[in-house]
Amino acid sequence: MAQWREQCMVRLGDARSSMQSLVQVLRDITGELGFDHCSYVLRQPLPIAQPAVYWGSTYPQAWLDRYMAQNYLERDPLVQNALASDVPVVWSDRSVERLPEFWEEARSFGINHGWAVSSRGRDHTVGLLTVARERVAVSAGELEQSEMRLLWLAHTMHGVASLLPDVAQPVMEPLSAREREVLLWSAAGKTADEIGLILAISTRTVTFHINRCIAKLGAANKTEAVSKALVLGLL
Amino acid sequence: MAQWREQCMVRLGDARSSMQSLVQVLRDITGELGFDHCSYVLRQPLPIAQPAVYWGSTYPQAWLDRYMAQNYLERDPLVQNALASDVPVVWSDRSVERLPEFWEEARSFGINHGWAVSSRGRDHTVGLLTVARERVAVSAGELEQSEMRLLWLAHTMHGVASLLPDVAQPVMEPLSAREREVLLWSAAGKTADEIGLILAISTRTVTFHINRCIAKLGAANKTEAVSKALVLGLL
DNA sequence: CGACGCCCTGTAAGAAATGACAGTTTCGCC
DNA sequence: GGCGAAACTGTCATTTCTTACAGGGCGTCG
Repeated sequence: MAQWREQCMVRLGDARSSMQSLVQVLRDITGELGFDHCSYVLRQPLPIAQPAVYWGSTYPQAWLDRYMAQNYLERDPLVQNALASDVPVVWSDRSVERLPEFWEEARSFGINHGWAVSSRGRDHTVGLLTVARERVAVSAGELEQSEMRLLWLAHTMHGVASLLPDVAQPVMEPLSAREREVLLWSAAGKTADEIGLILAISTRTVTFHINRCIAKLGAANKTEAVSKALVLGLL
Repeated sequence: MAQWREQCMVRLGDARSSMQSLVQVLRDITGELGFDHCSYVLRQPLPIAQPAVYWGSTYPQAWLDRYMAQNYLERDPLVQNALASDVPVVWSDRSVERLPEFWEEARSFGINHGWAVSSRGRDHTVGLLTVARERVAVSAGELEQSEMRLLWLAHTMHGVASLLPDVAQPVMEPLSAREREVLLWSAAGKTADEIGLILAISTRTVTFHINRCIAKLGAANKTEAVSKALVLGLL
């Protein structure tokens, strides 16, 4: 196992130029675990209303075309699960659940059995590793055998993919201690008056700090400033 | 390895009555991996200004007393790292870094070498598993050998601990689709007027939905409603 | 069909936030 | 001692939010 982990790190390190090259390596690694295809999706929390999504995949091109055409990225039950839960999902050709047409289409491209593992990062990015194959469902024994490796792979991919040039978040001027404090109480629903009482400063000074936060974070108002600070982990 | 994972799940499942009993099991498991002590900390995102923290530990009582007396929970570099990063930390008696008095005190209680692994959950809870021992630093070989197990343990503990009766989050009435939509645009910094234009509804209706969000989330105003919805993953 | 939930809309008054003006004080650093 | 960053304070006009009032339309489900 030791060598396996080491080798994975080296192989991924060599491919850290683009998401697609990383996914190619991932396909080789998961191929050795018995899967035909794999994909990796990384979702950033900003912009808040339309989060940025980066992905790479070795699924059949025809399926990918169909996937994009149907806008499945926003409806895919596996992606939904990754956003809502942390429990890995194993599916087989019997699965129907929500969105049956999605599963049916996937099967028509030979994607019958698979496994999805998600991970969460410091800055609230969410990563999703999926692997799939045409034949042979994932057995309980295989689950035992591979769960930790896939979890580790998902976790490691998350770290590597976050360093990709395209994916790196824009740097922003850091908040001062006071600014963070004032913004934190704002996030907790306190008004400028109340925060002034809590921190024993004038209302005017509270709004002054809040305005600096708004400027530094490139926000339109206090609400957006709080949102950005929260998802960036600044509070 | 398969048996190990299976056994861990059974042992943790038997102890799911309290954090302390879970940590006792965790100590047995990590003891077999060569460590003397372990602790687990779970931090919830709410309330925003003073997040709730749950923890269990098998470190010496004298050290725990000292730890609480010094309010190290809010200054401990390992906790700080867990909140800011996802990279496991291995430390030894040579480590000094920040807060040297903390490390020095820890050493005086026989906590010389250790390992800390953090994890993040769906609802933005952060978990931190630490293991430590008096003698023998963590070698590269041991790192290779145990990293995946500790990562899996941290991830699994996170799931089990989240189900503890004390830890479970209060249920709240779910937001309707429209409410979520309006709150999302608010989080993105749009005013009620702008959201009305975006969604082709009147300004009045926008504020109506926002008010429902505020009521459902038990918030004092829009800013807190957005904060809560964000950290609870409702957006 | 009636109850219920969700979505929608209006008016109006008071509270809070925003933006632009113009400063003083404190502290560490060179 | 000068210099810069951060914290701090003030007033004023305008915009936005919050809260309270009162109500209609639509679809589902029992």
